[in-house]
Amino acid sequence: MVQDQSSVEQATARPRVRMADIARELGISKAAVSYALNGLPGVAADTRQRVLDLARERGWHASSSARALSGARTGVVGLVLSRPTDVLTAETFFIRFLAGVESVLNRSGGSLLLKVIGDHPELEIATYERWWGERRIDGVLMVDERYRDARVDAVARLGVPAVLCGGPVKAAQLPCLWTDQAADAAIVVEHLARLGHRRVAHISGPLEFAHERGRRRGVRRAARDRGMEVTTVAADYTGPQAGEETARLMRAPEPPTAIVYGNDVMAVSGMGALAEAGCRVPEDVSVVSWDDSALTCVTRPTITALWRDTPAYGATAARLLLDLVDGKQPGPVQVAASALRERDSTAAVR
Amino acid sequence: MVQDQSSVEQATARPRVRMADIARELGISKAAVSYALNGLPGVAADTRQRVLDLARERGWHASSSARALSGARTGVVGLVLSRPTDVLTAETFFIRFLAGVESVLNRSGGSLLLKVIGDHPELEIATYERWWGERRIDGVLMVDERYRDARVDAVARLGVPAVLCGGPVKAAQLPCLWTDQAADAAIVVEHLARLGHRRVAHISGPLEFAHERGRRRGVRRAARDRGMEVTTVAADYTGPQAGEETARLMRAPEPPTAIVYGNDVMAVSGMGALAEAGCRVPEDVSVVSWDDSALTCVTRPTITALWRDTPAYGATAARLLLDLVDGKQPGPVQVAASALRERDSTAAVR
DNA sequence: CTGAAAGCGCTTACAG
DNA sequence: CTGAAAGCGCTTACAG
Repeated sequence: MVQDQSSVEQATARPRVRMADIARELGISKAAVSYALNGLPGVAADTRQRVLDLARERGWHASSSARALSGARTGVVGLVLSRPTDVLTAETFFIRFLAGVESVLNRSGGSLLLKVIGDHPELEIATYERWWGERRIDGVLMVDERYRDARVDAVARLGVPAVLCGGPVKAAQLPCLWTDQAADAAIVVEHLARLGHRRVAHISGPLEFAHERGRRRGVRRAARDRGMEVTTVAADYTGPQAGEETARLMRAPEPPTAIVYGNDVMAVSGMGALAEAGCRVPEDVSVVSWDDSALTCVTRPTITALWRDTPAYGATAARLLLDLVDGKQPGPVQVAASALRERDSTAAVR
Repeated sequence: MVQDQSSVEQATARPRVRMADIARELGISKAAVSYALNGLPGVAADTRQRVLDLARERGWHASSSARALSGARTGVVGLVLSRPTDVLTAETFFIRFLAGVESVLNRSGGSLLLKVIGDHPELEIATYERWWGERRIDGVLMVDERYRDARVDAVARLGVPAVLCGGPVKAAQLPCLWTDQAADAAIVVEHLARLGHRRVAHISGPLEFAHERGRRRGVRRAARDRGMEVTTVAADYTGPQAGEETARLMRAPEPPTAIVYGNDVMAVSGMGALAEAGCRVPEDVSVVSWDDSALTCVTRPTITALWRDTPAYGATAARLLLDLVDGKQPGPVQVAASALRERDSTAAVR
């Protein structure tokens, strides 16, 4: 009985069709078939068409390994995410970034090789080494730039094409996508300054990330320039820590009248902590999230947030990498400016 | 100057080491090297050790394409996500599922080939066909089982090893992971019944998904069994729709005293809509989320939610697929029961 | 236990 | 424009 079912299944699985089969059936050489299928010169137009038609009819697909073995591209781009699962979950950044990367790869017929490792950045370099050593990929996309990021030297040493989502890194001509964190910080701080806030706090993400350092520096400078007091603390992107830090801030003798959170989950959690501390948002404290997402529109009050086109960011990164793999030398690209979405969580100080 | 930098980089990129190099250097045959490196019998223990040592020293990596071309596994598992980006963003399910899949693949040395396509399920089958046709993958993991899912026949026709996260599907011996949605529904409804609720509503996800149908059926039956009134509506997993449906429900002559939401983002959004409608949670309306996540602990009130071990779910799926690829015939696996995390959003009806 | 050899399915100079 | 042939880097029977 079980046998019956399985034989039905196997009967329908067609045998693999190779270029040689098509060549034989058409009475031409394998080379001609290869040229025709790859759109190269070297075949008569009508021959090419007959090849294409038959290949389609037979359901031919190029063997990716045979192709790669003869020196062609693999058409695969590698991406390693090395953050704890709870942070990956909290950060909607990644899935939006992924969607952008994929939109470009889908158009070019490429695919993404993904590895999610825990909080082990050192395994990231090992993964690049293996993937590149096994020639599984054409290049890698690197996210989450770290302070003194070891990956910069590693990809140069390995010779694997790479794009850094971050930077620019001096003394390394690594194609990169950099965001002007100081400008973003100024947008946020200016918004609060206009509302009359003089004491603000910034609960950032971990300072091991280069962009968090840049943001903290930017917030401090922008606040100082406007004569505001600023407190900065770092949290781990998750709700619980953000809640604790918020409670601690509000216990100070002179608590802030506005708090900027490094991402959306921390902002939501912070609002919860504020409610528990008896502070109303925005009447007593204004709240800003450095990340905009589905979340920031869904809470009450809705949350003022810094919006970036993250899918476009991912798409640009993928495009840079494909160019690099194609032998072009893409320079650093500056990411489009962010925009503040003003919602109900920020108001004039009383 | 630019040349200087690039020559430095290129000088450090080592040439590729092949098995033949190792064989030559050690004065043995390529076959012996292959046996040694693959842990097969056919080489003396000391020869094997010398091969392993030299391979490590030289930084040898097997060419994945050469290996695959000679008939071996690719070590790659395929996964296609075909949902709109805003839904992927809203659903933390995917990233937790991914983390579980990866934990197994990392242990087996495998990798994940990922494709994120928009809301185009038909492209999913085309992707399987191409991946399998190109022999890029050993098999696929299928999520988001649909009503009369076309993929079930497609993978059988293609002959690609596949595991369905859903099912079981009668008349197809497809390895699957199935969840007892009726049991989960009973847990949720029983909790509300105990609190004295007699009129409940269920805002589910889209009914094209088999699990959403199962949940709706389960909720209806469990409610009827307990003599409760139940209203069910379907939304699209995103915040805005959930908010609208919530508002509509509360405008009814006899509004529900408890609402069950299909995921966490809808639950949060629903709470916002309830607040705007002047309903207090949990005093006037209790709220339950069918998904537990970082979000449900971070709102005020925190949200009672159905917890499942999603990473374990992903891990089991990956393990089933690896077994299938290995020639075993894994049967259907029933997923461990869910657990209700009781928080502040549910209370006794007044 | 070891070696010589064929084969996987492509690509790509090289002759014609 | 076309064909015969070598090569990519492995695996795996098959002799010894």
